[in-house]
Amino acid sequence: MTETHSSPGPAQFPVGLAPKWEPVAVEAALYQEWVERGDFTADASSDRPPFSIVIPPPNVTGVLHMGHALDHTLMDTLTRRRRMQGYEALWLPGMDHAGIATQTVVERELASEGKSRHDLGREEFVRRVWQWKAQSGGQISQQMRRLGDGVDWSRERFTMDEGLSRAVQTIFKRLYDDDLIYRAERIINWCPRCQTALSDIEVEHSEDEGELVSIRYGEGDSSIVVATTRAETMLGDTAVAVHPEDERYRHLVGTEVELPLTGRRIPIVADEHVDPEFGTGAVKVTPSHDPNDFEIGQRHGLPNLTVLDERGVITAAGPFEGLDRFEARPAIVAALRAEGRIVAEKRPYLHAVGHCERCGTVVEPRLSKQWFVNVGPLAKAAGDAVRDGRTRIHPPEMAKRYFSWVDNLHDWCISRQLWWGHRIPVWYGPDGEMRCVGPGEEPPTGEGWHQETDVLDTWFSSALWPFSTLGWPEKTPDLERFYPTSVLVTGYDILFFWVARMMMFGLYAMDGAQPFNDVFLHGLVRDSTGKKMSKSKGNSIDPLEWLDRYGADALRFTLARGANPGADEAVAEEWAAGARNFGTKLWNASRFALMNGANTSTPLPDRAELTDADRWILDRLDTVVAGVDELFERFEFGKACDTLYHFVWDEFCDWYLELAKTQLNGDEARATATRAVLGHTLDATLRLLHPVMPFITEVVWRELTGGQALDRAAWPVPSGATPDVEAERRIDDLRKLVTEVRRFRSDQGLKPGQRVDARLTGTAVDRLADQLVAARALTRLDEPGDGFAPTVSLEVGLASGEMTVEIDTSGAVDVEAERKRLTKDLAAAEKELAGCEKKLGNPAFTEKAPPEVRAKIEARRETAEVDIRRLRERLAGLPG
RNA sequence: GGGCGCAUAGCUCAGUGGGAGAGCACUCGCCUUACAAGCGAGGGGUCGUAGGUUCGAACCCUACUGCGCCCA
Repeated sequence: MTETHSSPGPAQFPVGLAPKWEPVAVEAALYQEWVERGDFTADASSDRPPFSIVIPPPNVTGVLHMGHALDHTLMDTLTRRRRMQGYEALWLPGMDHAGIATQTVVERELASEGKSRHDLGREEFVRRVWQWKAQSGGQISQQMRRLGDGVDWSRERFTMDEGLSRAVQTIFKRLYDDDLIYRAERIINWCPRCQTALSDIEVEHSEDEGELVSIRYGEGDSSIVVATTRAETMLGDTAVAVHPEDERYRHLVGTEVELPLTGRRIPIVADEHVDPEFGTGAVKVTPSHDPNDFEIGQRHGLPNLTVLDERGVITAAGPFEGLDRFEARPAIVAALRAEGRIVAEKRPYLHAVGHCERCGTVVEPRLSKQWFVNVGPLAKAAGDAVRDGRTRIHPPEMAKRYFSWVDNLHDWCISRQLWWGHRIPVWYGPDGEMRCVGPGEEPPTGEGWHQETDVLDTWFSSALWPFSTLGWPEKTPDLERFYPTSVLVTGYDILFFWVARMMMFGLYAMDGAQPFNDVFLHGLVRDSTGKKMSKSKGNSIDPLEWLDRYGADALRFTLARGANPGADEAVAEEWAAGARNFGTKLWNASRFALMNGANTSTPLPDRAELTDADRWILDRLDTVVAGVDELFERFEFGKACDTLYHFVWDEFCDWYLELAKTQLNGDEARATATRAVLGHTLDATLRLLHPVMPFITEVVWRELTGGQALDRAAWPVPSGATPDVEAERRIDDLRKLVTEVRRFRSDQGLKPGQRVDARLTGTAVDRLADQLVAARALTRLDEPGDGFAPTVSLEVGLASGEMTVEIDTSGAVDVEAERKRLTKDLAAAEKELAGCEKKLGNPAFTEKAPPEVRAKIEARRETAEVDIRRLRERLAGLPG
């Protein structure tokens, strides 16, 4: 496939790269090649150290969004790096069955045919869902290929597949037998649209506008006023409650009042839970439709009266029967008003309202029989694993959220009134028996036995993911080898939904072995102004569009470069274009290097035979290799990418390649050495960039090395050479000299391409003798010819000494521009000097500051003094 | 109400005790033989406010203001 980018035929040096890098033309085929060669397939029997990541399973209904793209880029980067480091690296892909979402999709499809799931029946409906999955589900797995995800497709799993279903049944049975799963009648969160129970964390609270209505119950002296935001539930009231210490109502406690509109008489009870400060200090008690009221009801032995059905429709007999809860509310208030019972109304009234996380419908607290996980011991273990440091959470501030959640956890409602999902393996007998059936066991047969109709929360099966995907409950080689997984990478927004639950179940199922050693929680991807992306705001960016326009490497680099631990990241199209430009830069630099014979087959010459520029770039490379490695190790993706970006662009391209040009024009030995340094530096750089930008680096690397698989090549390590600080200083001087001359030329209005004669003098000339050819080339200054007549001059202070550059501009001299420049530089130098002198003149500073700081300030003072003297002389010497 | 976090250039963000940085945007000059998706040069910030600690604070402490998130 590199053929498409290679010009055929033998050449003395490879000259293979096309003039332009066109990612979309190459990516798919290259990815296919990696997969077919088995580069991503882990071998459980190898003797390499294991490294494993399980993917946060995307929904089977899902398509790739920016959050996935970020998450996957980071996981792929970690995995590819470990693979290069010689680990047996497994990144295991898969999807979850997304109970509510998937059922909704298929029901919608049925609705368009005029049918409901009940028309089909359970078995046929489930068959239909599988059919839907085969045809339209899992689009994301194709999109992951476009991103370049190096996952082991041979191990792809789905939460509803046979093995994982067996894992679900196994752990359910085990938890049931350990009394960690139970069935009970409780107030749960009910979504009237999805028609199912939800767990506490599937409810999103928001401050919504509602109304606060004060209603008078009873008559005369014995009447009492209650305030409520849910007037419609008054039909189900079975008491009024006040605080026991509340003097206002003490005389009423124990009496009864008549509940308006119903004629029922209900007691007034005293309960500590009531807040005397809220409203009138008296609250209506509706045990069937409010969790707090339910508890008050339990304490006082009140009856539970259900007045709303599963659709949120009034069931209480009477004029309101059949009204939806939101229609019933004004109707009931109107009826009460007609009776003169409305004492006060506050509208709008802001209060917290729970919404279904999936569909946004207002959640209805509902009394019903559900299945729960008794989380006590599980949550304790999950907290301890992090407290003990067996699992490390990054960034560490997130651990506080984790603890506050697992340490204050309510039992988890796991039953869902859906058809798509793992059906609860419990059978009910004719005489009220209940039997939990484990895998391989025969369910009870006979008259009156039937299976529970509810299925389990999707997160229940997701919580098993790190071990169910590896074959649990069987003791498979994969499980032996890859559990605990090395690191879990996901957004902090699903810390509770998923991470904490995996901890609970992993520790339980695996005899106390944690599911992962590290948890890396990244931020959320936001739009260019930092707002959360959402469909309703219309500010979502489709990563597939960026893949089309800029290629996978650019998308990945954009997201990885913006990933700073603990922070969300904003992205915009310009960012992606910048990343694409970086790829282009790397491509062009590589093309130049290859055209000039860069190679990795020539060994690097001894350092003594290298130039300052060679030693400088190699030393810088060593620093970058060590730095980038360390940054990746600490999940500092953004900084690692930034380091590479600046090394490639600002050092390798802007300076080394330019210096290499003069070296390549030198004698054959110099040219050969330069080709080796170019090749070596490029080689290591490509390896470092490969985990983040796998495609372009692979293509270039093959041209450079003739190798076949950068994804299996070794991760670079520092050479161990002692850095040549003198060479670095001279190169720094060279860079400063060149920049100063360019600045001067720019000020003087000399065109960049215009060659002028110049004479170099000063103490630095001899010390930088080896750099002067390059310096002249980079500044387009020629050796002075006959009749050289300098018209302007420039003095540059360098670490190696001073350099005076006298230039023949052939007449035109812009004195004012130079005066302006010198004045500005002088002001800066004077400010610097003043700052240094202030410090050094302060006895407290000279006594207390560390010697190295003092020495540094003294050196700065000296530099400033020299600069000031030089600048003043120059200014004085200007004509006019 | 409890907890966590953030406030640095026009925008998005690094920087966590000792010379204010990057990317993008902006200005000027360039088709300079790898690259105009580029090259060269440049402008731009009382580091949210007020105190405190320190020889020295963008950085540490306190309060305040504003914003965001999580939980109740």
